[in-house]
Amino acid sequence: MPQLNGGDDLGANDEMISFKDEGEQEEKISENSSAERDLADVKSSLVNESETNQNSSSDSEAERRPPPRSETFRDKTRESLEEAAKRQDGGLFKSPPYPGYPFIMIPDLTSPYLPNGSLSPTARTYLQMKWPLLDVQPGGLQSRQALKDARSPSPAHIVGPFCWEFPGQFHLSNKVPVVQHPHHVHPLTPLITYSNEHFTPGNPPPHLQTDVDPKTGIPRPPHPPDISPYYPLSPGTVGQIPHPLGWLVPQQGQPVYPITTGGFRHPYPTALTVNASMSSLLSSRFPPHMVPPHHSLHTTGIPHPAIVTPNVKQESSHSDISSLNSSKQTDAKKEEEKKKQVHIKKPLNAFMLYMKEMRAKVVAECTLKESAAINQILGRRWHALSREEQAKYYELARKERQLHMQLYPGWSARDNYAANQQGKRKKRKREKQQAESNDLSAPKKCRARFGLDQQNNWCGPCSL
DNA sequence: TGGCCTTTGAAGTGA
DNA sequence: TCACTTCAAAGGCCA
Repeated sequence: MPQLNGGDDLGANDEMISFKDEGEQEEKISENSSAERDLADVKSSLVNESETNQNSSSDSEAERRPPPRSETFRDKTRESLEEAAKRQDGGLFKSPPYPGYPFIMIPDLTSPYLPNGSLSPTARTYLQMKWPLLDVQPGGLQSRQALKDARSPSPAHIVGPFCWEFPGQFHLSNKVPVVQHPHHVHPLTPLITYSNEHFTPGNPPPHLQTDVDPKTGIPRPPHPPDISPYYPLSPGTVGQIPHPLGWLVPQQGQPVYPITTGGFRHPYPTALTVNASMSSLLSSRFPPHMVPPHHSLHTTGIPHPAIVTPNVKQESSHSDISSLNSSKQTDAKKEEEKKKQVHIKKPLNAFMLYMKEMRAKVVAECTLKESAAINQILGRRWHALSREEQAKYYELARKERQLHMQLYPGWSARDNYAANQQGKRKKRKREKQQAESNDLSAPKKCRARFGLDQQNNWCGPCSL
């Protein structure tokens, strides 16, 4: 876990990985930029690599763990280079090449706006570094620069590692404007912006109220009426990659995630005024599962994305009408239905936040959509991140947990355990894994127990 | 249509 | 305290 100034608890320290020095990364760049493999090869390589990693799990694990800093970087670099050359991926992943990421800038973003509504220079710098497609220029999003940026490839030094895994599928030039499904918006994005600690209440700057169609260049209404206000991101926001820092730039993010005026009575920042309502929310110390279904809408009119009310379950409420007339309806059933109707999700951890932010890039770079493959890539990229980069996400995750705790004081992760039928699924999966592990481990057991000399004592599976 | 896959991390559970 | 399990997101795939 990264230790930030102040020694804040962000997570397990031993979870931080050792990061390669930049010399190695540059080596990898030149090495990988010339590599050309098609998607099928890469997919198979992912599998092979995973197998390789399993075989050398101890090595990779040791590599992940931060070694004593006393170890000379040169030695480690040489070793890492040799190892990378051996590995199938050839060190395809590297940390995003913005070395020395100014994590120290993050606290500045807690108040990223100047009195005139524009971003502070520091926040602007940070946001541009992190989100080159996000127009954080003083002119606002309505400037055409945003479109220009969205249409042109993002600078490699800003965007980070391209998809070296899929160089043949690299279409970043016109695919960076990834259509991010509305639910890519972080569930806690509006949730977190409820905090007055981060933002001053008030409406967003007027220049942020409109969006421009990237194809036509015609300004669009903030939100199409057919888009559910539940996820205030319009599909038309092509090129606007949502990111977990959305809560840091709520006002700026509004044109990025257009909000229907019909759907929301107040824009996000005004939700900060919610402290009154939120205080009642908190003071009531409601058990999360006791929240009535419509309470997924915040009192500001903003639906709370952390509270999931599946349509199916909403439909079940219609059946409640008839069921209410039924004498069979018991209080226990009502409680049970309420629990089903409201599902407060877990706050995202650092890696999940990272995935949310980077997924669109990987999808754009690799033209891959399979999440399993994408997640493998993201997992490796995550390990390639520097401490500072990871620390940023650990800090975000920590803030999310804090806010989640504030919003749902009585909530526990246990509430979601087997809240749906996934419990059965997991159970089946676990049983399957156990069965597999038994098959694999049995030979080891017999071999360890009896040795090679006494194979006649081995059990059946071990003898195979 | 629901479960699986795949990743990491936080948190819960049981011994 | 430790090992293990579950669940967060995501979307294609498959039975």
